[in-house]
Amino acid sequence: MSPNVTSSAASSDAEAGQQRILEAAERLFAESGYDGTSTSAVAAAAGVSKATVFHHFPTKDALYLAVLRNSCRSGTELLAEISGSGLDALARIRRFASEHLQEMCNDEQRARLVLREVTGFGAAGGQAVAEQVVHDHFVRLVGMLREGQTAGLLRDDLDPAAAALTLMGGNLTYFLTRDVLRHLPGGNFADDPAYFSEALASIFFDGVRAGRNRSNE
Amino acid sequence: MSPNVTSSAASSDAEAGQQRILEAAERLFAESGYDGTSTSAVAAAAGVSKATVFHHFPTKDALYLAVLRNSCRSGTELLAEISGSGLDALARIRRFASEHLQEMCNDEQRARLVLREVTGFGAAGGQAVAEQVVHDHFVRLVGMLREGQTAGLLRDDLDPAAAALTLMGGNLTYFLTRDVLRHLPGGNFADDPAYFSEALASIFFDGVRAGRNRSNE
DNA sequence: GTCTATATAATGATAGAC
DNA sequence: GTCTATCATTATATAGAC
Repeated sequence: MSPNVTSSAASSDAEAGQQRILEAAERLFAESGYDGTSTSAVAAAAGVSKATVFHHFPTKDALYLAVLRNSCRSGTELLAEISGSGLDALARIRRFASEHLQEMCNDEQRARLVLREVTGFGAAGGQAVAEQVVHDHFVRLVGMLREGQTAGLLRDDLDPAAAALTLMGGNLTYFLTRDVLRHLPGGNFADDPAYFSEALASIFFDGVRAGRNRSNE
Repeated sequence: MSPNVTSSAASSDAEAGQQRILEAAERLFAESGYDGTSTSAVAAAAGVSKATVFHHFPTKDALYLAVLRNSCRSGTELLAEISGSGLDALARIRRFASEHLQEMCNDEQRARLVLREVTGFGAAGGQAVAEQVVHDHFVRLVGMLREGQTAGLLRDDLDPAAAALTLMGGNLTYFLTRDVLRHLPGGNFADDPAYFSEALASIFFDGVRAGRNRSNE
């Protein structure tokens, strides 16, 4: 149907099959994990035969890693430019945490795919691939925390890595436990990431202890 | 060999087989999850035949749930008495968080088993079973936070549920991401839970912001 | 590139001897 | 209660026609 197009979006139908397989696989792997997803299920969901799946990807492992790599790529892209704004370190940290959570909630599938590996609940050699995303976010956040320290905005007796883990941990746990959080008393904010972002930032910056004059905002 | 003993520890060898199967299954399910663990593997690890496994447990699901229930039971027991000490709310919260993390690190297998379900990376109907443990811990922690608020020790503009999730989130994320944390710059404390507990508590209570006279300790 | 048909191994689960 | 042997089903992966 389509003539020879050499653009990247080309091979119209050529790569269409592969793409449909990748999309179907992403959904299924995210939902049920590596072991819980069969190549037959992927084929059926993509509307192709099992043999077609194995034509595009030599093994199930290769398909999984292709899907995972794709999810990781989009994971790092989105947060890249946020670090580079005119805001001070504190505001950038706050914004980073908020966008990080929002990004996960906006693309649950990919986030779950990556986090499955990060938490050690994954399979295959996926952990190494997923580590890169975490590494990227972590280093970026630690950098901002260090900046805040040298600027005198943050406590200098603080371990930036531990602080980064605390902040990201809030986000990850909120995202991963939303389903059970809904059944918990007071967990009504399970569907309101922005609310939790505010609460988390408030605790992270000023602590829960009373008797201190909280500042801005 | 052993005569008729009616005590609970009895049936010497009778329940020995079942116990060996449960222990082997716990290890394997914790390592590889439900789908990643075959009944043959469980049988082999327990040193019995596959048929013996199915003699004690009607289905693989039943075996998994038995293992999970067992892990959940020990999960709730340990933290039960901590809430009831003469310490004030802040000290109890600090101690609760610290013991919670230590407990997970001391029995990684069971913690991973439960958390797999809590994070939605599990299988079968395990989530409902595991939710109880989280519910228990969560309610207990929220209660202590509320106490701290009425005692005037904690900010009263705080959402106790969000605060509880923040604190537990730090612990859960530390525990679940230790393997990748080790490869992260500054993540040397991946094998020092006590260190992270201190850092987390410090942030949780007093925040990371500078310019405030930090109090006790 | 896509299909039908198939090979081969492993899965969860059962039958029946001891 | 434990075993060997076996069932039906599903798994990943391949062969070869179109």
